[in-house]
Amino acid sequence: MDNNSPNLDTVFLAFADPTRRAVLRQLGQGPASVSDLSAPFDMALPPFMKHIRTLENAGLIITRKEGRVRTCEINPARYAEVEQWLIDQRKGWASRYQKLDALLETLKGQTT
Amino acid sequence: MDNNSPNLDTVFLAFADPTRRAVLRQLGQGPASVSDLSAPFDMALPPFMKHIRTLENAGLIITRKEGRVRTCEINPARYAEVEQWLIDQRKGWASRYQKLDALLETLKGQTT
DNA sequence: ACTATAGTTACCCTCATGGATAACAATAGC
DNA sequence: GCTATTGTTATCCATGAGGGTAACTATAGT
Repeated sequence: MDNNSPNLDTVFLAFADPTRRAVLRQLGQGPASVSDLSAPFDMALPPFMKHIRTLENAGLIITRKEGRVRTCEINPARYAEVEQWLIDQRKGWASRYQKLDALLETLKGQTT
Repeated sequence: MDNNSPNLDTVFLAFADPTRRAVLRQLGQGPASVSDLSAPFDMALPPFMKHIRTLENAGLIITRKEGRVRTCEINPARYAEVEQWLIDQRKGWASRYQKLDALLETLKGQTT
């Protein structure tokens, strides 16, 4: 879990876009084709495909083409790595900021 | 915790750079001045300051100037929000990917 | 075979990002 | 008060990211 990992660069960059986050959320409901995924967005297919590629290059989704349809699916393992990175970060200052755990619990409780 | 939040854009973008991640890790050890933080990097101060501003704008750090020294400190609350976003994402597919919890446990066990 | 569908490829444009310099405050130290 | 230290402001530059068109390929469907 190196801090200098280009993996983290690409993953966090992939997260740093509302369209891609929405796609990820949608894929949470199950696999979907590219055009199904693109439907909610007022965006041409080519730029939308770039988002898909970005997510795939980041390892956050897996895609495969069957016939003329490309199906996208979420890749849980990569999420786990990211969460682990955040946990590692938190370890660093956890001892000095004991209040955080309480704060996290508060946030978990909210539906917001 | 809106998916379309510009907060998430800026936070994830802030994470998507190795220099900034290293700064955050260093700040985990405690507050530090800008020049102390910049020391490990082969980079001029002005561009380094931009990283600091990026982190501050993302709400990941808090800075204040005393005399001529600007001291930076980590802001745990923002981390909590990001972790919460990831947890929310995971909720979506948790039921369909029961194996993930096991996977997460595996990763937690590793020191890598 | 023809046509509609689903992606793909190849460009183009604009703006943000990550880096660099040069020159300028502003505060400590002596 | 001079000087070194610590940031800051103002530009500049190259690259990449996010968007768009146009034109093409490839597979279903009939």
